[in-house]
Amino acid sequence: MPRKRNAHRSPDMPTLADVARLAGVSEITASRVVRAQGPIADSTRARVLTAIAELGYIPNRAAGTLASAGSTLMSVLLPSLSNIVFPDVLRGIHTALTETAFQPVIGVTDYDPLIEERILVSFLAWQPAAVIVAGLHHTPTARRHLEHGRFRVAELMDIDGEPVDIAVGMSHRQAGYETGKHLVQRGYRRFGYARHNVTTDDRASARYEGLCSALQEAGLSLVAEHCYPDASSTKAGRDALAILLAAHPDLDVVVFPNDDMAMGGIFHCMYAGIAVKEKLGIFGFNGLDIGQAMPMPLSTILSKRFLIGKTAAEKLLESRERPAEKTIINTGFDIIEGATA
Amino acid sequence: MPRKRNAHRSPDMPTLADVARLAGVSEITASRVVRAQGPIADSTRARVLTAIAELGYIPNRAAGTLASAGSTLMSVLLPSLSNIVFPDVLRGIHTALTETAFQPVIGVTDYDPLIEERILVSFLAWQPAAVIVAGLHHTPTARRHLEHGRFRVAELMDIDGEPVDIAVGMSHRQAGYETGKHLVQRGYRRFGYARHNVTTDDRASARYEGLCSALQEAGLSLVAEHCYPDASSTKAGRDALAILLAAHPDLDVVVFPNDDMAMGGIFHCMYAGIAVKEKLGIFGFNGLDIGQAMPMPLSTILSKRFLIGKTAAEKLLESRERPAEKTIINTGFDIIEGATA
DNA sequence: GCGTTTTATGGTAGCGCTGTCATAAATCTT
DNA sequence: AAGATTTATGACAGCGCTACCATAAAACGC
Repeated sequence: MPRKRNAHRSPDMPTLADVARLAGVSEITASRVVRAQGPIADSTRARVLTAIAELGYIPNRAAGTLASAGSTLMSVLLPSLSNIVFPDVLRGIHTALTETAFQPVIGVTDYDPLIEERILVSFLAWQPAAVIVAGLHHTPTARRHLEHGRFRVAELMDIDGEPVDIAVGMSHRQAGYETGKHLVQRGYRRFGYARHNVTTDDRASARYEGLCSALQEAGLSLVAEHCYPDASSTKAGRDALAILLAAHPDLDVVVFPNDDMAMGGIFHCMYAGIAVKEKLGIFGFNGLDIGQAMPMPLSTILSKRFLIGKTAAEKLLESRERPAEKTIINTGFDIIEGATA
Repeated sequence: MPRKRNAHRSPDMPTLADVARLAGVSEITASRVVRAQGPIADSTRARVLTAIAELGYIPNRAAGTLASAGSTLMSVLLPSLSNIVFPDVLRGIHTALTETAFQPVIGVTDYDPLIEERILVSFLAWQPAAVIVAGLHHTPTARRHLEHGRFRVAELMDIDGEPVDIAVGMSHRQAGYETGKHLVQRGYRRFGYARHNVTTDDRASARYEGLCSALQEAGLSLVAEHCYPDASSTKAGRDALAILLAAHPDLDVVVFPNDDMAMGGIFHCMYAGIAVKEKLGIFGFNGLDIGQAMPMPLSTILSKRFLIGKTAAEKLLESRERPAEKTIINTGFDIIEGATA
């Protein structure tokens, strides 16, 4: 016995067939109107549109995806949402997708490639039109999926490496290097570095390496570094600087992996009565608004997060097919001189 | 002539039928193994699992959704991503969904109910298992969709009103009221208020009203207010306070709609050499980490954003059916005395 | 040892939509 | 005016999966 139609679902959910019947056309014609595809007579279109409005028809994307083997979803895999950096990227993506039919599905990997792999696989179950991930480093399985899938791929933030399809970002190694060069040029000699516990943040590591190589070129090296045993935060920066200075009171500049921690460093200086810049330089990374709104704007590097997200999403929408050549887009960075180093 | 199987899709994408064939079972049995549903002999499960691994099978969720009239997607509609507040909520949601089969799809409404409605409709096309929106205020159409849909609904942040299904949040009116009472009690009399341009941020408006009514009860009223003609930011707070004080140098406390702007207020005081708290009290809202990491921690109200998101998602997962009674969960708030008011 | 329940598996018919091909009518050629 | 092209529409199968039965075998009760 055939299953009763609509037995296990909402009885009053209109389908394309209902729309077609009401408009007196075939399903496929109604479908064409919905998708604005193919040649449709104006009068027909109007009738179908009226029927849609009358019934309150909402297309079923699951059915559409199944029938056409392509969804309007864009999978976005970000390492974290705790810091405003990745929401900024997401905002850029969202801006590019507004007015398109695409919708972002987001996942958070906690900087863990294995979690990234797991979420990626569960996202692929939706036949996404595109996948956005952070960084160029993935598990072999994840990389295989990204390479062999029938969808576009953008790898964000970092461009130091070989992308699967598109990479949009900046060279973090170079940013670290420029930081070192800039600070040496400004007369700083005794460098400290305050890191945090995320060992898998490849970008922070690349900046660190870049900084070290700039120091080396100048015949210098890090005098001290401290690893705060917890996630990055303003408090982490504040405490880390206190510990660094307790052991090495003679540092003349401390570089932080990001602005949040650098702000904490400044707060420590305010608390301890240390003259920022004259007595101790403070340098961050990201160029967050709040750092620039301080009475003495934070010296830092502006990363173009919104632009990265927006550019990536726009690039992905250009063509459904993956082109033969890989694309690398360098959004660059700006040194913000600021007043703290 | 029947269409060639897999004609318009990736040829090597294994389906459940392939898995079933390889494992020597029927499709439906393989399906049960994938969904861990129904009684399955251990030996059969093992054979199917082996086949899945061998083929690298990834289930097609579009097909599953279509066949079962229920997806594993959770639609999340947030007003903004520019401020860390909503990413915090999202983080809570994400935490609750980890280890479940559910995935969040996010949309950003820019505090515009019409955009909310538009995105909501496009999300409903995916037959989401649940919808999360911010606030209790929606367009009539959106409200109708939320009420009549076959999915759970959580309205976040605010509990001053009648929810569709579940509301999780706090009373912003009361938070504003308590702010006023607290500050009056501490001896402040000449109140200023610095708002920003988002007129549709109902929560900020509710806090404003609560504050005013507390002042009224004490026989006071706002001496001055300034509306910064742009979105909320630290710079907005800094500039707004400068303008307020230029016109009303005799204010003894200024309340800000959020911590970001309040931080800006403090930065202005630092710049202008105004003794915070003694000369001018500063009060925010949200209880962001950065405000608490300052040498003088910001006086503010802690909103429990992560908890709101997490609680809502957990509650939504409890049952697929919408219960008869509506649920309102008050996550409350804490006054952080701080050192700035 | 004979019904009764439980456990394990399968057959089949869609879910709602769109790709493919076919066809009819309108428009354009020459 | 006959053919060639373009425009507008439809028939139909099938995308990959799961709900709904049905059935067979095993376990249980007394």
